[in-house]
Amino acid sequence: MSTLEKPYHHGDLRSALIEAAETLLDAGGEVSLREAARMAGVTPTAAYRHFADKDALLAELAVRGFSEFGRALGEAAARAPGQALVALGRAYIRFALARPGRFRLMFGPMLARLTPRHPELHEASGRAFEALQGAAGSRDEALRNWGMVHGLAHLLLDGAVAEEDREALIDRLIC
Amino acid sequence: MSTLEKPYHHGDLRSALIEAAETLLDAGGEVSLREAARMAGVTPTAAYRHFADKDALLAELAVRGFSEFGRALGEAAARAPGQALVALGRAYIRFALARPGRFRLMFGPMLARLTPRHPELHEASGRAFEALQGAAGSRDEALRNWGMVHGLAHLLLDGAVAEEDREALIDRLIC
DNA sequence: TGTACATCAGTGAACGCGCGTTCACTGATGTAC
DNA sequence: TGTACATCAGTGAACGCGCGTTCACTGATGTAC
Repeated sequence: MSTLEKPYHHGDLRSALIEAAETLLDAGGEVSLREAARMAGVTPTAAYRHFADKDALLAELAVRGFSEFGRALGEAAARAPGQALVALGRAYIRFALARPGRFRLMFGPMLARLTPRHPELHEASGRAFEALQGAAGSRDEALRNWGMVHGLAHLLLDGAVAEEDREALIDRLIC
Repeated sequence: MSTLEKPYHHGDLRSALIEAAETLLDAGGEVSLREAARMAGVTPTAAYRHFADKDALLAELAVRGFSEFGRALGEAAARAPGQALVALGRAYIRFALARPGRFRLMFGPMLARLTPRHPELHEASGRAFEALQGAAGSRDEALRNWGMVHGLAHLLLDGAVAEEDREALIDRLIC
């Protein structure tokens, strides 16, 4: 595979690296800076022009993940004014199934590792978590709902619950 | 650190490796065969006397995890005959918090990777999952309950829900 | 309009690391006669 | 009871791998005069 002479113009490499890393992430493997660079057709060193280190890339992925997540949830709630909570729950699980790697990065152990050194991520996750904790009447009820959709997402993602028709299951359980 | 001349008698190394790996697992890091061997005071090669490869060690950890998990749940249910479902749910979350690494191994993506080549694990996980799916009245209701405790366990484990008193939270939410 | 020069995004080689795994081996244990 | 020998759990050195990261560098871009 040969690198084009000038594959990226004016900061496009940054986006290309992010896109490559997102592909890697949702393909279920580990994200590696070298592999992302490879996919972008560029030397590993080049990535350091755009990110301080690997964690900076991951933090960026997580921030973008939260923003996409927030948008998806907002749209779902807007589309079903009468039953926002149900729409939110379903959208939550659908996001996890559609973007498994991002979901794991955003809600998994990596978050706690990344968060102290990346304020934008701290802020993005904090906003999302607060919104989710306040989504139902009482905080406890919100936590129960959040727990349920979060757990179902994980169980489906990890194959603990085998289901032929996931969409139907989601619609049936979240109602 | 010096190795004792004869640190293990008659198959004890196997147990020592498992114990070391479990420690590693619940300490939150990756399990490495080399590190487990190091902790057991033995050369990496020695592990191959007792396990075909690293996956075999992991599969054994998962099988043991399911057995400990099953025991904990059974005891909890027996201790509270009137409200078995509540006791089960609380025990589920407590297990996850007490044995985070094992919990992640048992319910995470590793399971699907390990399961095809390790029939005992397939059987152990299958039994556990069936029990959990049948724990409530209807299958759907059981899935909702399972999802909720599974999700709350993950949210607490990953620090998404910050709570000073986790025990109180568990008792309050699962009732 | 043309030339000198600073900027800056990339290259290529190299580093040290820990990993899983293989190999030929050694030395103690326990059995057969 | 003592000796020959097979078994077997461990050692030590080595392999190839992919990783994150650093370094000195090159060559194109764009600006100042």
